[in-house]
Amino acid sequence: MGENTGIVLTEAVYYILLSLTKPLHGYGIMQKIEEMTDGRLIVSAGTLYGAINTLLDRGWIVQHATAEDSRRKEYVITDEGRTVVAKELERLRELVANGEAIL
Amino acid sequence: MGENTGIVLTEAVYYILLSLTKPLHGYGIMQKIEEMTDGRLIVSAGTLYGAINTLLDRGWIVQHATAEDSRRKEYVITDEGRTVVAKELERLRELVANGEAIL
DNA sequence: CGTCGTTATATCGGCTTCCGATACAAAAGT
DNA sequence: ACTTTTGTATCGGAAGCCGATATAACGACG
Repeated sequence: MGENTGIVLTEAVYYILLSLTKPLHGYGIMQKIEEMTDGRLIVSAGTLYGAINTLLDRGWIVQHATAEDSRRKEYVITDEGRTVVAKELERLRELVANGEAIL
Repeated sequence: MGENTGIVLTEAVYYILLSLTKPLHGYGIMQKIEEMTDGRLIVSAGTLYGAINTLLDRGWIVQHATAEDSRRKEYVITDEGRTVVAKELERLRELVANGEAIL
């Protein structure tokens, strides 16, 4: 009977998905996250490339047609990915609301 | 140079700490969390008792002087625990703000 | 032209955490 | 008497994070 319906995103995955509303390559994602969080979160390479693979497997991001530039591989979020982030945002709002109600 | 200063709480730990602003025993924590989240989060026994032990080790909760009632063991949050939850709430607010800015 | 820092992707191993399953047992309800 | 609820606890598998490590192309500077 353990329901626990929704998916819970980790901080890294959440920010990676947010970064990919515009096409971006791996290294660019790292920089964007650092910028978005004013340097508070620096996603390590191990986390990033591992997460990219699982996100591709789940269809939450896809490889973006890169300008045959070689080295860089660009990715973008999918519609499914957008739905997942939106739901995660809802969950986060609930966490904040519950925290504010008590503290 | 990977800083990543702050502590990140898992959903389970966050809610356990919120539950313990008033003394409560393990089973009561499970029920309170279920109630707080309208049944969306049901913390399993494995998660709960594992988390209680690590929280005790870290000094974020302490065992509360139970009325020698036997079976039940009550716990409460410590000042350190309160500080941790407060910081987590800040982090969650940042996640929400960043999500809202993009979606 | 050589060297150094940055950009860039990728894998591995260790650690922590979550959670379902399982076990045990007292209390309460029917 | 029996069943459900209350209550605590452990185990093992799976997932995720991250530091370390490896590899290599690119640009800048002397």
